[in-house]
Amino acid sequence: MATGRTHRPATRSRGIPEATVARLPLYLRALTALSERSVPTVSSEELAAAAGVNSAKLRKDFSYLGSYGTRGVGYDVEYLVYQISRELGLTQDWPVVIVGIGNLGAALANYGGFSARGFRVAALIDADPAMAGKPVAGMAVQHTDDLEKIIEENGVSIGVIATPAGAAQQVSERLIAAGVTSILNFAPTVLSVPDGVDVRKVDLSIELQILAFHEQRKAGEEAAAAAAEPGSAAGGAAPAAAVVPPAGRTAAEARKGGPEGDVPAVMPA
Amino acid sequence: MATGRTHRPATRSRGIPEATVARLPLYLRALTALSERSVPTVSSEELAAAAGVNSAKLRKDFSYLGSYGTRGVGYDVEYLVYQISRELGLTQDWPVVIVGIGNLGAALANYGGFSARGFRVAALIDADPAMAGKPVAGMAVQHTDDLEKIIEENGVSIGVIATPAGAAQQVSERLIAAGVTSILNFAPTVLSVPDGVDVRKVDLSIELQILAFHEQRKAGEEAAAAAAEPGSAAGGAAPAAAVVPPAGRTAAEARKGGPEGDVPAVMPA
DNA sequence: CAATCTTTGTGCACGCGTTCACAAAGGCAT
DNA sequence: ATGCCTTTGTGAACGCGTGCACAAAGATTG
Repeated sequence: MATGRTHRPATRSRGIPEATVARLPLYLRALTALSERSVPTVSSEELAAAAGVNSAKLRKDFSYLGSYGTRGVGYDVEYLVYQISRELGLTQDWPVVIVGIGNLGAALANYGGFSARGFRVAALIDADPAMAGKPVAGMAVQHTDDLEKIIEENGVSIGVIATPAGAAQQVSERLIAAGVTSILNFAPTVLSVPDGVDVRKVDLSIELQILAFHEQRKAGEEAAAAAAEPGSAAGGAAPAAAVVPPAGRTAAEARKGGPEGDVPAVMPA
Repeated sequence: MATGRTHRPATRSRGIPEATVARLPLYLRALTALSERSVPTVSSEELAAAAGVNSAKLRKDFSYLGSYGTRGVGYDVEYLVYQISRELGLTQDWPVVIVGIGNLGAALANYGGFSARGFRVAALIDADPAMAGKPVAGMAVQHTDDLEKIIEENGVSIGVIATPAGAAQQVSERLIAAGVTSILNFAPTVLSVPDGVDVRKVDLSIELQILAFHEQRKAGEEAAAAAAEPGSAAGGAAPAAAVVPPAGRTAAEARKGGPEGDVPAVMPA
C-alpha cells in the first residue's frame, strides 16, 4: 500500500510484480489451511475462491514464481506452501522490534500473528522510563536509550512503530540509522525515509474514512433511488443522522460563493 | 485494498477514482495540521510534500472534487478541510461497533483515532459471557446475543471485526443481516460478503510478510553486490540468520526434481 | 493599466495490473 | 496405445493510475 519508492530497476530479472507479492501471503494462508486438512492438491479455481481472488490472476501470479502446477490436476499443496514460503523469505527467522508499547503496541506484542510465520519479537521498546522492565506479553519492556544496541545485537532489520504520531519520524530515523531497512508504521504520520528503506503503513483512521466515503455514497444513491421510487422501503441500514445532502451536483456550486467565514471547525485531530 | 467488488457503474458521474479516495484522508490530515498552525493557504507543492505524494497527483485528485484552488496562490486551508471532510462524509456522525474485545479489540476501543473525526464507538461486543458488563475504554462490553438489537437501535452501518479468524465470517454475516454495509476486518480471513457491502482488511501478518519479501530481496542483492565487489563493507543491516540462498536462478531448477517428501513442515498457523 | 510571475488545472502518454480466451500439456479411461 | 477431458500457463487487449509538461488564470508589482 505505502511502499515509499518504486524498487530500483537493478536486478530487474526475477521481478515479481508488487501486486503479486501482496497476494502471496493470501495464497499461503489458504494453502496452509488446506494443508492442515491434508488436502493433497488444489485447482487454481478452488484456491482462488479460498483466497478471494480471480483464478486467472492466481495462475498468472504463480507463473511469476515458476511452473509449479500439473495440467489437468492442479497444484500440490505442500509443495506450493514451501515455494511461496521460500519466495516470501519465511524460511528464515526475522527478528522484529516493536517501538511504542501503549495500547496498540501491547496488543501487537500479544498478537499471535507475529510469532507465527517466522517473525519473532526480539524486543519491546518504549520511551517511558516507567515502562522499562515491566513485562508485556511475557517480555520485559526496554527503554529507548538502548534502541541502537538492541537492533544491532539482535540483527533486527524490521521495525514496528506504534508510537504516537509525534514520535514516529524520530523513531524511524533512529531505527534506520541502527540498521533497520523495513518499517511497519502504525502511527498516523507520513514517514520520510531514505531510498532503500521500505515502509508499509497501517492506519485505522484512514481505513474508516474510506469506508465512510462509500457509506455516504451508498446513502446518497439510496436516497436518490428512494426519491425516484418513493413507495419502496429504505433498503439497507438507515444511516444514523442521515444528513444526506440534496444528493447531486451541489458540490460544484456553493463553492467560492460563501466567504471563508462559513467554514465550520471540523474535527479536532 | 480489499473492496469486494468494483462499485456498480450506476451513478457513475461524480465518480471519484478509488485511488484518489484513498488519499483524501492523507490530505485531510496534513491540512488539519496546517489549520492548527493557522496557516491560511498552501500550494499543491507544499501540501503534497506534507502528504508524501507527487504534487501533480494531488492537483489531479483535487480536480475530481472541483476547482478549489486559486492560481498563483494555492488552496485555502480551511475551505479545503471542509470540502474534503464533506466529500468523505465526515460531517456526519458514524456510529461503529467493535466486535471481539480481545487484545486487539480493546486496543482499538482505546485508540483515539476512532473517536476523532466523526466516528463514535457505539458499542463493544464480545462472545465471551465473562466479558459482558466489564468496562473497556469506559464502556461496558455487551454480549453477542444483543448484536442485532445494538446495530438497529444505534443505526450502525460500520462494523469493526477484531475476533479470531474462525468467528469472523459468521460475525460478518450477522452484522450484515442486521444492517451493516461497511466492515473493517482485522481478522486474518477472507470475508465473503454480498454485493453492496464494502470490506476493508487490515492484516498485520500480511504486511510483515510483504516486508520480509523485500528484506530478503535486499539481502540477496546485497550478497550479489558483495560477491562482485568483495572489498566493501556489508552496507546496511546484516540479516539475522542470513541463510541467503545461492542468490540467483536456483528457483526454477530444483522444482519438480525433489520428491514431495523433502518439504519441511513450514510454520504452524 | 500592463507586464511579470506564480501556481493551478489538465491533455497526453506511458506502464502496470487485470481479465479474457485459448492452445498446450498431462492424466485417465477404454 | 489412443482419444478424451481437465486444468494449467500465457498472449493479447483493455482500463486505471501516474507523471510530465504546459497553457490558462489570477495575483502582484511598477
